[in-house]
Amino acid sequence: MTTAHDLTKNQSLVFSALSDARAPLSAYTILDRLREDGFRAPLQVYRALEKLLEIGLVHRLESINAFVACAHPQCHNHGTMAFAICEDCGNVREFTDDQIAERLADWARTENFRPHKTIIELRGQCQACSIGEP
Amino acid sequence: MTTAHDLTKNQSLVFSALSDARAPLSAYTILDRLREDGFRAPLQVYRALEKLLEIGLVHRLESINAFVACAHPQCHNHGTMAFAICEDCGNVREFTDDQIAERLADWARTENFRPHKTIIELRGQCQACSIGEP
DNA sequence: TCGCATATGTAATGTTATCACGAAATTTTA
DNA sequence: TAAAATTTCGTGATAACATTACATATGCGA
Repeated sequence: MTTAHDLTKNQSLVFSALSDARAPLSAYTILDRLREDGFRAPLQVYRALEKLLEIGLVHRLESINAFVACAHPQCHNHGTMAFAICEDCGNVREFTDDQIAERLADWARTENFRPHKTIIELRGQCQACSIGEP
Repeated sequence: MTTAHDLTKNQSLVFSALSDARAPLSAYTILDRLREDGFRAPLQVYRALEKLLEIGLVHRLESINAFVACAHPQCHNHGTMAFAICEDCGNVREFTDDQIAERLADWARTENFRPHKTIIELRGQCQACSIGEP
């Protein structure tokens, strides 16, 4: 018997690196941060990420080739998530919107498109970074 | 006096390559297809793409690092576009949904986030490719 | 024609991601 | 528990995507 998801050592290390970060990390940045933990090659990171993405503990931000720990790791929601990415400070806000998800699902149904994954990303400037820039 | 946008030679070549393709092309695929037109280096493609994206004649599909000619080049809509990308045949459907755009704008307003660009991409299987796979 | 902005050519380099192969660890099954 | 199957891991090489730096050319207004 185990908990919902037993992470291996590498998976735990990668997840911790992402949880500790205040902004998304690229795979190679993760690699650099885990060198002293014995990481030597990109594949060690990518393999761990693959699993973490599958579990839902981590999200990939497609528009910046980077990864973040899920903001709601308890209820690892495999539904449609949206991300607001600040291009100044790198901060990311994760949110959901059922109406948007439904509307996309409606479109897909009507067009007989079977979505496997939905990507919604807002690139812009967060509140903190827009202060003083009217 | 000129038309709305005079494209340079390189820009025209890149745009033609994308218009002729039945699926999105990567920058390096474009490069390969334009070798006999004198293209030698990635930057020639990337520079042309940069301009075409700015004008709105081309879209970048963030989740697959590829580019498509805009489906509505007349009214080059700089608003929020959505793309449904078939992972089997590569075909892409471009569409808009005002309600989704509004809802995202509402979220941004509420959170004081200033979006510069919005990415919506559905990855999945198109109707044609799902026939015979119940 | 001069000066400036834009466009181009090219090499080198930086960044992101995967392949191929074998070894080690873990789980399953008998 | 031992053998078999599965999953994970280590490592080097390579592929795929994108930018920097610098030199040259081209068009256009003063």
